[in-house]
Amino acid sequence: MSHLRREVLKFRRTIILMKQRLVNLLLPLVDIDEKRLLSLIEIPPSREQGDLAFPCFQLAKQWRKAPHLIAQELAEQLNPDTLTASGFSKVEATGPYLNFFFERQKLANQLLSISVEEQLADHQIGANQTVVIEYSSPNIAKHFKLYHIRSTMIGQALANTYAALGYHVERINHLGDWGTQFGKLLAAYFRWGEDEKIKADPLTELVHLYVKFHEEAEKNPDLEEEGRHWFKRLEEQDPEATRLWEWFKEESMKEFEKIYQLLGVRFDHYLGESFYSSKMDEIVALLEEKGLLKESEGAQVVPLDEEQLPPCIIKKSDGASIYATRDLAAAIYRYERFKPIKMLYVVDYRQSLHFQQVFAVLKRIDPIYEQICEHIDFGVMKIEGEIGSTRKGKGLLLHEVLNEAVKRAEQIINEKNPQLANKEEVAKAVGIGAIIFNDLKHHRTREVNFVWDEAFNFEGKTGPYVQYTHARILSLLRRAGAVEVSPLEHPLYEQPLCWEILYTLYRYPSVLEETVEKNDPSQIAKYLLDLCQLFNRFYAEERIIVEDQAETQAKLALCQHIARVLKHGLKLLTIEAPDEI
RNA sequence: GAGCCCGUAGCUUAAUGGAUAGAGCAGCGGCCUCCUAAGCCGUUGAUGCAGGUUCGAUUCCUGCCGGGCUCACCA
Repeated sequence: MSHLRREVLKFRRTIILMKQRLVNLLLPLVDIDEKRLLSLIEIPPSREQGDLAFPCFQLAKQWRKAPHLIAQELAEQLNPDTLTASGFSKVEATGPYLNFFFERQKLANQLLSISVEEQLADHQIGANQTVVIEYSSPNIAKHFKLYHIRSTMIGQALANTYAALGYHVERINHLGDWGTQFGKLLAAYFRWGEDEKIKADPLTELVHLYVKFHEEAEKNPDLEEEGRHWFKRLEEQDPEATRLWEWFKEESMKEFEKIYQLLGVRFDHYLGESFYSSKMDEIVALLEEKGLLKESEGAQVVPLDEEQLPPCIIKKSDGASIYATRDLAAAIYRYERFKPIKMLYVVDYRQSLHFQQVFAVLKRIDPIYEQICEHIDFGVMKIEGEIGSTRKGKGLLLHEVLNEAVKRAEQIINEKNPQLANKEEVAKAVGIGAIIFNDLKHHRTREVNFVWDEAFNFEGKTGPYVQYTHARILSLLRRAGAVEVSPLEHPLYEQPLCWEILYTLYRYPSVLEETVEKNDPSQIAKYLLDLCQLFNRFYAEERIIVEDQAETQAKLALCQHIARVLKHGLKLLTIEAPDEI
């Protein structure tokens, strides 16, 4: 093993490895167990203070001594040679904190000489583990609405991030293609449907029929019964009902595919609810065998008194299945087929009670489900403050919003960079990127209020800002003509702003780890914004291409790495990073 | 009524119980004879209310006020 290679390994694993090193240094000096000690290590608010910190408050209590005195004592006790051997240049006591500094030049050199993928290669926490993620899951016979973007993009970004950390990922689109709603649609079709109109504009006409059904049902309650009846016939594989259902599904898929293509979203499996319709009897038999099923008001239910939840309905009084039954079948199917360590459901928070019930039933079938099932709930999307209802046929269409965003991007390009070669392509990347980023930058559980002017804003904390920063760096690299940027140690890297950037780059893998820990892609979005802001400040303060060759190299190596991380991060969010914008 | 979630600046928001509560938008004032001004710098401005736990609370607990969601044959 070469000297350089060993040095690379010394730092590669990012902050997490360095924290462990720090713990090893402190362990002989304090009487705190290793795990606890590790959890106490924190990152100081500014790099001026240090790169890692150990707060001495806990010890103060134990030792009955002022924390700032303890920090001073510990600083003196730490051997400088041992520090150096662990990659630290010095330690300082600042008030009650013991602050550690990395060997910055060396670390910088080593970090910049590896690619993002190499850095992540040491961080494959998911190797040999499978994660199943269910997301997007639109209902057929309805348009793909703007609010569907939440489940779709959160799920896709999570899938990408899990994959980047070495997990094997199964992406499932749990299409809403079964249930009483299709009975209602069939009932409406037989009453008012016209094939010509449906052929002309399938989804619009089907939604029209569905809305009409609900309007009429308010006046004539018998219609509800008619809808349930048609669903029952569909479940019994009535040929006419099945033929129509297949037709409606096919037309829906055509539209969904167009949207997914635009967004860059893909799935490993399209396993809609209908896929499990044949497994209903199995589920009922299984629950019966376990003695979980009870009759209540004519329906078959699993009581969940222990969890203080309402009972979970398995079979309706007319014998038809219900969505909980299909979710049970889906969970069992997924577990048996993929043997995952996690099964995630990216569905908005209004369904949290439903998932609590389903998970509680699964737990009774096999306790393993409690460990692996997780509802990744997210806040619903409001449009200009309002929540749309599909039953009334409201809500913005996603493809209309995307088209508008691309149009806006085109205008801005014509204004700011009219010479750009592939305007159309870039406008698409920027417009759609703006919409996706605007959604993903919000913390998962927050409600997102879609406001046109904010979503189409291309300045500040936006996707285009990140894309712009990326393009700016590539422009620098082109101008310098430096394709091969060779790594070197340089005092520049110790300057506060440069070091802050390097430290941020060094943290990247831990940001991905946090993203999958919290199942929250906004961690990546926020990180990218921070990185951009740092770079843009650097760019404003310093000339990158200068007389001094070594300095130019040092700066370009830094810039190049920033660009790579930006591109990598955007890709995880399913956003393109054009070379020029 | 019960359960769950949320109240941070005019607006949108950040902060594993820790150091000076960090940004963006909007406003005001600066910065392109020089590498993409979709940028940068400066400036005004915030933890709903009352208690409690703690060396330390935006964060944890209790109550109140305000908002959202859900509560058996829809998904």
